Amino acid sequence: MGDLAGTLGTACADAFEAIGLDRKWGAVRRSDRPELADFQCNGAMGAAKSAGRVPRDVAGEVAERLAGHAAIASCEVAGPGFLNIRVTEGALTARAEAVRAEDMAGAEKVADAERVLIDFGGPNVAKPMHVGHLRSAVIGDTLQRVLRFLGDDTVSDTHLGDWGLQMGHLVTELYDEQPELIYFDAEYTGPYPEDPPVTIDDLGRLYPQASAKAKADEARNERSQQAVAELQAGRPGYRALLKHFINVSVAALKQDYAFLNVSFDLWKGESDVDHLIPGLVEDFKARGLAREDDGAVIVDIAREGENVPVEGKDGKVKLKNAMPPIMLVNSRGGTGYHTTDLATILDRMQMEHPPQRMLYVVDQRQALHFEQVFRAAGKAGLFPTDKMEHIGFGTVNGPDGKPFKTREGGVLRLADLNGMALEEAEKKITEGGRLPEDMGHEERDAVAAAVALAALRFADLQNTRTTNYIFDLERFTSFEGKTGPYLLYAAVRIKSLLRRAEEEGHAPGAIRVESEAERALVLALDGFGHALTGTREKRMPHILCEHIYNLAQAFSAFYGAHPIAAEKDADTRASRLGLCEAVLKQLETGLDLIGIKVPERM
RNA sequence: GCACCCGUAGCUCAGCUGGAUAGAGCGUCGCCCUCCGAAGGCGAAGGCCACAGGUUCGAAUCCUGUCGGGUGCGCCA
Repeated sequence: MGDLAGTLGTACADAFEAIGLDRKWGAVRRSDRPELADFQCNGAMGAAKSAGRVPRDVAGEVAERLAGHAAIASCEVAGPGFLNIRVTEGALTARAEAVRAEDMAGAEKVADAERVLIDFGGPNVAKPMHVGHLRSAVIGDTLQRVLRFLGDDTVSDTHLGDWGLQMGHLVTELYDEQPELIYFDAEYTGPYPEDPPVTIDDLGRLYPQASAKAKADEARNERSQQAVAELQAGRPGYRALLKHFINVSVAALKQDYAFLNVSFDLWKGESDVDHLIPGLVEDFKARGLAREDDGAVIVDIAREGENVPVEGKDGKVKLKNAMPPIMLVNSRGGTGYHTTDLATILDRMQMEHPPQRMLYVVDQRQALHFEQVFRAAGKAGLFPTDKMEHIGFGTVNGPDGKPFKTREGGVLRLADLNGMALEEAEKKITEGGRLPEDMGHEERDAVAAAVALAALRFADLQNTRTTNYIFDLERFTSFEGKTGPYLLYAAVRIKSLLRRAEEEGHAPGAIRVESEAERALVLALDGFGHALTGTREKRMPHILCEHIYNLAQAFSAFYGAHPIAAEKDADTRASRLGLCEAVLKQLETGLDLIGIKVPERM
């Protein structure tokens, strides 16, 4: 690692090793007592415990061995055995220059890069995206950006929900409205019109309509089931309709995703893998993994210690540590999403460069489903269970703490949410009255879009992935506090500062790290690589968000403490401008990794 | 019933592979623009880290239990 924490960690590990203790005790991190030290190592206490030695003695010996290190200004033992390390001005200067000069702004590629498939988004053809899709989109997209940045070979797939009963609902409901459409003529086999018979609004209306009817009326539901069966059997008119539905839907989805700066490598869907299902089921049977039960084909995936029968208080036998089997084929011969997900894995393994790991960025509530799919995939030899991860996330809640609903009680469409954010952003930048006077409408609109994007993405990503959060648009779009717009402001202010300096003929120069504010700023810059590897290892974008926010804050403090472009001394001014360049570089790189675009001015 | 997640400042949340004085933001109260963007900065008040035990030199963090909240559990995906 090129960062200071890594360099010092290696030095400490060497020191521990030299006195016969494990290298693992050498871990170094930023000090939580900044007035005492820049970095600390707490390993001496643990090491002493395991070796039966006195903690302060061990710490003292390590400190002695660190004394001559080029980057270390001082190393002291404190308390029961803490090592407090201060780094030299030269080391800080070198770090700042490195951040400014390096492509990765102070971070480095990982040594254990993999080919990773990231499955996220999961929009449905039948239904418009709603707030729930926001999280999968921005978390998945951020993970793909970070992993790719760190050297992993990523492939993202939106995994469109374009199969199953919902498609049957759409086909039959459209028939009820427009039975004269050529698609419904069983005798006709094509060609079919190129223009779609429905709009995105039609799709948004047809599905809930049909779904409601089917719930109340078994015969209506049966017709949808029948349509699915015919679709599956390849009925040309239905296939043609499916294609239209997908195209119309994808066009709308791409708009919503574009607003959120989210992109996918693949737009595959469940319908793309349907043809693999019969073979998949046969394979499970051939391996002796599947059995019939009540006319359905099921696969047991329970392990030792699961599904233990115990007698309940009421005398009935219940299962402790229940792990239900998965159903590959239901009693009517249909397949559910366990089967489609398994077929999708099969499909992915047929890619030219198959993934070594798969991440599924899907709502936490699907945890059991994925546990089941991963186990079944492992049993059938499709993919190793331990290389599949469910990256679950919490729900987006309304002010009442319950899943977000509109005032009318319905689900809020993602497109409407985006629109609300844009409107709020426009309001905020207008009220602020700080936009440059010469800014035209086009640029203004672009700024509003950037503010809305920053607000939404940062608000979502700064939360720990696994917990629920309360959606508060007013708070998210504010320029004050821990928000996306605040970060934008910080970055834009640096741009403005550098622009102004350039206009005045003041060029950035060699960086010298002297004041406390400068030291703190460079120490903040130093944490970038660690924040990124933490984000990658834990699949937790909020770690990166935290770093970016800390950096912006450290810069603001530095800005408040010193004149920069207005500094009289030429060398000092050049140094501070250089520091600005380093900060801007890392800030923009970091913001780009969480999918936020920085305007030139605002 | 079984399983998973969560209870930290008035509010929204970090910190959880054990370490020094538990941190941010909002809100509240002070201070700082004849000086680079104050959409900013500096400071203060505010906590039996749900509760009770246990392990440890040391627990918000690990273990057990209790209470409170959320979610899921073979024929919708």
